[in-house]
Amino acid sequence: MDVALLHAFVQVSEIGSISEAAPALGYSQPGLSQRIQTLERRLGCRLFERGPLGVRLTDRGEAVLPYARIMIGVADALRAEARRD
Amino acid sequence: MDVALLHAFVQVSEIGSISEAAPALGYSQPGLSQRIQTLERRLGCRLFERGPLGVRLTDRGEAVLPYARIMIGVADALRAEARRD
DNA sequence: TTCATTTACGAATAGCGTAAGGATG
DNA sequence: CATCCTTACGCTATTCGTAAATGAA
Repeated sequence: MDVALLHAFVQVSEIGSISEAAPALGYSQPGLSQRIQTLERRLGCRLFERGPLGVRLTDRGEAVLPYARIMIGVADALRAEARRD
Repeated sequence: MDVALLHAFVQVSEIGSISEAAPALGYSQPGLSQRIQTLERRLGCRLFERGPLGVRLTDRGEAVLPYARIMIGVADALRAEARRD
């Protein structure tokens, strides 16, 4: 479970579009699409419904989202703790 | 920030030995040693003091440990949420 | 010498970008 | 046909195990 994948997930869910989120995350559009697929494969469930106007969270995606946000927050705190003087 | 790395970190800290923790995690001993080094490099701090009788947490390692445990717990909850019916 | 970790190195794997493909309005 | 997302493919970087090296008691 890589926090970078969760970060991509959260960003895409907020923007509602892979192609739009990609540059914001520093990825190419297909690269980000692959990342989302990797996350879905690892979790064993579909997080987004795809459409020609972007993506939308599935119910499962909605359920997972808050946990992803918590993971990102704790990861930040962990890193901060590691670098404290 | 990969939760698998944190899992290795916690396990090694509990067992107090890389060589002993390795089989429990399904890794070779050098493989686990490399994993710990990878985590330390990514966090930018040393987590263990190495000795000829095993390893011991540094102060920084002690500080990071509870966050690692939280990460693992939240990751489990996230996965459970993803697979719920 | 024994038991611990690290380093070296080669093979397999994963990650990412470019280019092409498919689908929908 | 314009705009999404996906697939294909190649290259690079990461990962992990085996073997050799290092260090301390």
